[in-house]
Amino acid sequence: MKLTKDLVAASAAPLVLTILAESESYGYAIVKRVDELSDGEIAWTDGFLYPLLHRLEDSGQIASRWGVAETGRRRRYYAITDSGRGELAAHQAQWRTVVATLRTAWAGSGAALRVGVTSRIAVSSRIAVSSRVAADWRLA
Amino acid sequence: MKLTKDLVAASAAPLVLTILAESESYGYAIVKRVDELSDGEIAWTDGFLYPLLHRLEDSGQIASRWGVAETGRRRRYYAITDSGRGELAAHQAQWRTVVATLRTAWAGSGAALRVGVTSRIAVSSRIAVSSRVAADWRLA
DNA sequence: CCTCTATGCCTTGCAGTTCTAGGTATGGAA
DNA sequence: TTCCATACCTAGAACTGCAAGGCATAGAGG
Repeated sequence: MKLTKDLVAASAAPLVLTILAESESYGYAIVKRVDELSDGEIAWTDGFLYPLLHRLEDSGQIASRWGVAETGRRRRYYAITDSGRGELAAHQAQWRTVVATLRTAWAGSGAALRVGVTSRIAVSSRIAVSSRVAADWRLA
Repeated sequence: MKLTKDLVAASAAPLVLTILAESESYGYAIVKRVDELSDGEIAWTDGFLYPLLHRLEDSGQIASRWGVAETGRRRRYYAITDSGRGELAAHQAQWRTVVATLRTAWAGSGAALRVGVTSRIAVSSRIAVSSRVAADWRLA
């Protein structure tokens, strides 16, 4: 699926900060990680990521150090800063706001997708409880 | 809360299409509706909306007609087209993809927010089943 | 030893977009 | 008469993003 560039742009910084909040990482690996997390749907080029990393570093949200991989290659490792953690929290709040708005708007009618997980616990030999946690996305 | 312009840009077209999918509307009212839907968090200026409407019309996703309100004012009413409905569905699929990715990434640890609804049904005088449908947002 | 692939990092320029700041007009209320 | 809310529109300065290029090397396979 082709994603609009606006959506890619909007999710870029939050994704990078999230990945670096997990653990220190470097450019090439971040691209791979995003590919993984998105199941191949979000495909960044390195030419997209590097300038973003530089911008985030310039604004103090992440910090870098040069290192050498076990393989002998040189890598620039990035780590999130406290300021970056704050920004990440702000991004999350903003996404919640916008997603809540879209969800409200889309709550019109006609279910488009339901994603969920069902679990089942036997209370006794004759009675079981089935629980489902689900998110509904509806078409207007 | 201040929203990043990327996030505003990414949600703009989907929001307009969604609103017009509900019913025909016009510029001024769309701005108000977005304010309403977002609980005041998404504040568009008219200078932001009009060019967007023109772009959507140019690309055939919406169509306009001039009309006169009960109040006597002239208004340009917009309606969604079939092509627009298709685009809207595409936007929804894209948002699902990106939101799913972010949710996966944020599923690390430390619950940040849980929103949900709980319902309870008595199966008999001694047994009740409580169900909860919830969405979890976690900080990494 | 040579070549190819994967890994790894970086920058520039110009085509494109975008929002700020401005303009126009009018119904109704004070 | 004035002011506010309603209602629409656009020019162009300012920004920006990304395609395309460049550089370097480890390891595999021949």
